[in-house]
Amino acid sequence: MNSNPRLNAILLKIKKMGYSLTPQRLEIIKIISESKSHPSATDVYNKVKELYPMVSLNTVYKNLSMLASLHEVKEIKTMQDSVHYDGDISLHGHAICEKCGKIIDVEIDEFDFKRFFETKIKNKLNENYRIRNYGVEFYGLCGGCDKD
Amino acid sequence: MNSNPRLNAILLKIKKMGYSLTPQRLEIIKIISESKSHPSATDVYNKVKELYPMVSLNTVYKNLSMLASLHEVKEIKTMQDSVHYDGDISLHGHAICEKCGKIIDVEIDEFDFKRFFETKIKNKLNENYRIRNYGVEFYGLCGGCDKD
DNA sequence: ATTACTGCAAATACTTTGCAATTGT
DNA sequence: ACAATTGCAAAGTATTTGCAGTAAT
Repeated sequence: MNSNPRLNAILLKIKKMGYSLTPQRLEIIKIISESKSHPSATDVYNKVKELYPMVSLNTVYKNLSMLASLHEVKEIKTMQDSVHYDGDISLHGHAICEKCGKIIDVEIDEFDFKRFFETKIKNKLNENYRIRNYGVEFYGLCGGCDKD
Repeated sequence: MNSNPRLNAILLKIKKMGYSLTPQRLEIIKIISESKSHPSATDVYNKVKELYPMVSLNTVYKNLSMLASLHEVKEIKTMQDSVHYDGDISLHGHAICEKCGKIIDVEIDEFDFKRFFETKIKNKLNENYRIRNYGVEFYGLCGGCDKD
């Protein structure tokens, strides 16, 4: 195998689900599982092109959507433009700069959040609402943009 | 004046900022400040048309964007389609159904959240990051869709 | 009178679809 | 060999832009 646990987990699920593994797909998975910059589909596309110049944007979209439907990447909708993808599916929040659009991770302790959720929020939801994913965003101005 | 405090607050800010108040604008503000259903721009457009059949979708977009930039409505990006607007700018979360797209409010106690934020999250952020808005989303299946 | 707002049409941006050719298993 | 995936082109949606005419203060 290799040393990236996210990559391995995704490849395993791909195999388990009976999907095939093309070079383009592998490269897309590598990029998204290693990236810390929450790239858009176009960002990923430009990276894949370095290795496979013939790849189409469409292929990137299809693969990222597939990974999202498998819950192996998280989609982030910002206020300003396209969807961004996050290969880190662990619990964490995002601080999104309203000016430059940069997205940075905000560490959220899983234990703390779960306790907050269980004690303060869960009972506000309809009993049979089945939660599958959380999103916690902070909108504002990052250090760089706050100066202006 | 009238009995809708959100409406009054928005009208006051409009005036303070020196914007003018057209009938279409007033109607858009009325709709968004009274609605509890998190409508999209097109939803609002269809409602405005009942009173002003000649209104353009463009006008609706412009007004909703203006209100968002004034922080008088909140934009909600769902996973599936267009932006939805929320005239309730008080602290609360949204549960978004991944199947039918329905958005329901989730009550979050301001005191509890602020304490959680202050003690557990704030110190994870860069010191000079200026937060202006929060977003808390729960993605999953609503009662109706969970049956299928 | 001046400035902002509206409505129309066209443009742009992002994402999806249809399909023939190709590739992975 | 078979089914899934790719790349291309075209279509679809959501949103924005430019601008002349109109309305608000």
